[in-house]
Amino acid sequence: MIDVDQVANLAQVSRATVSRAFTRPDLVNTKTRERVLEIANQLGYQPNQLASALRRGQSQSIGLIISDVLNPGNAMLAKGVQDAAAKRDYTVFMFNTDEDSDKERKALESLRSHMPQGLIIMPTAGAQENLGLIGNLPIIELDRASGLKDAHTIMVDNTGGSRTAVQHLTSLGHKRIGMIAGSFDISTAVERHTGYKEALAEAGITYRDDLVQTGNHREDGGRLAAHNLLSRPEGERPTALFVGNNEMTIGAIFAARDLGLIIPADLSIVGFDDSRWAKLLQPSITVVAQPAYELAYLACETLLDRLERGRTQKPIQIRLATNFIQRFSTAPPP
Amino acid sequence: MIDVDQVANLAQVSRATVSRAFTRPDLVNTKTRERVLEIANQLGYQPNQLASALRRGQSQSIGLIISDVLNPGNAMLAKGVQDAAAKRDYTVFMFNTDEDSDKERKALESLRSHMPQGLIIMPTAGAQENLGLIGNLPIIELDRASGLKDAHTIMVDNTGGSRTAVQHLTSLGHKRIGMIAGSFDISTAVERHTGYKEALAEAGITYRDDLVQTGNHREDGGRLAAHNLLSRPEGERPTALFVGNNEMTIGAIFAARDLGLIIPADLSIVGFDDSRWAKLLQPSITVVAQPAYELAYLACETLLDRLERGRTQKPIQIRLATNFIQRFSTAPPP
DNA sequence: GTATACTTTGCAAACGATTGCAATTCAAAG
DNA sequence: CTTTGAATTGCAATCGTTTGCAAAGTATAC
Repeated sequence: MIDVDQVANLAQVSRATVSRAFTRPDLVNTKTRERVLEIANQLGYQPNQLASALRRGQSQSIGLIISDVLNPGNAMLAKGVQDAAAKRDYTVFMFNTDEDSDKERKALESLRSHMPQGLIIMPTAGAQENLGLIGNLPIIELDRASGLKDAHTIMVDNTGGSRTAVQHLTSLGHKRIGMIAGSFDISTAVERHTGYKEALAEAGITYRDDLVQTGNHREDGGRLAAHNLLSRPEGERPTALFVGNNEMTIGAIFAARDLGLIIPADLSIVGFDDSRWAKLLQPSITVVAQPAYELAYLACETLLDRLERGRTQKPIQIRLATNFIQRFSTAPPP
Repeated sequence: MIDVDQVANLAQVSRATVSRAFTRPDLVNTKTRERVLEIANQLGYQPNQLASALRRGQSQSIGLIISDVLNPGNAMLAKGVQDAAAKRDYTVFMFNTDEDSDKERKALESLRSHMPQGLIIMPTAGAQENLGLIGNLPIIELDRASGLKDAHTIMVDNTGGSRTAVQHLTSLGHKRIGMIAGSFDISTAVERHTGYKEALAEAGITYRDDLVQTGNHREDGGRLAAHNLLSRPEGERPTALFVGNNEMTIGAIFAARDLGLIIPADLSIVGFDDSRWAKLLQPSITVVAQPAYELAYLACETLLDRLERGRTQKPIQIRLATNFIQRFSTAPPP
C-alpha cells in the first residue's frame, strides 16, 4: 500500500505537507498542494483510515444495531442510516440482534473495539444494562426507547398512529375490536396498546383484557394470537383486529383464512407498518405506515450533528407522525 | 479509554505481556495470564482494534457491497454474510450501490481506506473497471459475475433454475411463453434468459425474440414489460410469463390485474426469487427460490478461509442449486 | 556444580497518519 | 536595506498495539 512517505518523496516535500494537503488544504501553498495531490492521485494514494483514526481519535464511523435486517421495515432503517452516513463520509458498522439481548451485548463489545464515534440502536429488552458496557458514547435510540433516563430518542408517534387506526374501526361501527400486540417489554408495543385503549375510550367502548393478545412479533406469534381471538363463537368473536406489527399481521391473515373468514366482510384488519404485500394482497390491507427511511436518516443526521457540533445539553427526543393508509381490508361489521 | 499500559501497571508486568495475554496466551505463564486477564476484565479493558489493525496489518474486517438491502433477497444475502463474519469475529462494512456504478466506485474508495482484508461484492454493470481501483484484495463475487477473468464467484444455477421453471410451463402445455428478463449487462439476467431458451428448445418450441422483454429489475419495469406482452390480442398474447426477478414479478402481476387477466386461468406466472408476498397472494405464486442465505454464508466462509489459509491457486467457482416451488399461479393454457 | 534447553518476560521499534512547535521563506512596509 | 508579520514548511512526538530480539529465569541432564 502506498503511504504518505512515498508521496512525500516524489513530491519533494515532507510527510507533514502531504498530510496537510489532504486535511488542511488552506495551510499549504496552492502550487505545492496541487503537485502533491496530482502525485498522490497518480500513485493511487489514499490516507489509511486506521492510522488516521488512531492518531486523531476519530474513526469517522458509527455503529448501527438493529433487530433484524430481514424485516423490510428494519432494512429501510438501515438504508436510511447508511445513506445519511455516506453523505457525510462516515461509515457504518451494522449488527443484527435478532431481538436477542445476548447478541446485542456481543455486538456492543465488538463495536466498542472499533472505536465508533456514535451509536444508533434499536434497543432490545435487555438494552438498559448492555448499554452500560459502552461507556459514554453518544447514542441515539431509534424506533424504540430502552427506558434509559435522558436517552436521545427518535421514534414515531405510536400512540397516535394506533389511535387513528382504531378510531377508523370504531367509526365503521365495530364494537368488539381485538388487538394483537407485541411483547410489552418493548416500548413500541406498549405505546401502540395505549393508543388502542384511548381510541376505545373515546368511542365509549369498555376495554376488555381478553380481547388483547400479545405475540412474539413474528408471523407464527400473530397467527397463534389471531387463532385465539377468532376461534370464539360468532357472537363473541371480534369483528375487527388491530395488529401491532407487519409480521404478525401476516399471521393474522393466515389465521383468518384458516378459519374461513372473509376480509373485510367477516373481519376487518388494520396492521401497523406498511409493506409490499399489504399493497399487493386482495383485498389490500389498511395500515398505519411509518416513515422509516426518514426516521433513520434523521437519526443519523442528528447523531452526526451532535458529534460535530458538540454535545447538546438536553436529550433530543423526536417523534415523527405516522401515516394512516386506508385500503380495502376494513368495512363495517357484519 | 483504558489502554494496555494501565493494565500493565496494575498487573505489574510490561505492556508486551499484557498484549500477549490476549493474543498469544500460550506464550505467557498461566499464573500471570490469569492475573492480567482478571485485571483487564475489571478495568473493562478491550484492545483497540484500530491500533491493533494498524500494527498487524489485519483489520479483522471485510467489505460487503450489494445492490440494495431493501430488496428482501439482498437483505438475506447481507444477513448471511454478517452472520458468517460475526461467527469468526470479523466485522462487515456494508455498502449499497443501488445498481449504480458510480456509487459502487465511491463505496470501493471508501472501503479501501478502511483496509478490509477481503471483499464480497454483488457487482454492478460497471464493476470491471471499478474493481481495478482496489488493487489485489481477495474478492468474491456474490450472486453475479462481473465478467472479470479468474474471478472467484459464488452464484446459483440460474440457467438450470430457469430451465426448470420454463419446463414446468411447457409441460403444462404452454406454447407462447413470454419472458421478462433483467438487463443483459448483468450476468444473472443473461443466464436466466439462456435457461428459458433451453427449455423452449427442449420442448420443440421456436424461440421468438418478440416474446422477450427486458426490464429494469424493478416493479415499474416489470409492469411496463408485462403490459407490452399482455396487451396483444387474445391469440397473440402469451399464455404464460416467466419473470426474471422478484420485483418485476410484482409489476407483472399488477399488469395482469390492470388488463383483467385472471391468474392462472388466463395467464400462468412463474417468478424468480421467493418472497413473503409470493406465498401470501391468492393465488400464491410459483417461483424459483434461491438459497440466498446459504449462498451468502458460504461466500463469507470461503472468503475467510482464503484469508486465513492463504491464497488458493485456482479461482473458486461455486454454483448452488435453486429450488423450484410450485404453487398456484400456473395452470394449463386456456 | 555446570552445561543445555526451554519458558517467560521486557525493551524498543515498528504500523501510517496527524499536529504543536519552531524554523524558514516571502512580501510588504519603513 | 532592514524590520516585521504572515504564509509555508519540516521536525519529531504521538495515537495504542504488536512483535523480533535479547535477557532473565527455570528445569533437566550430565
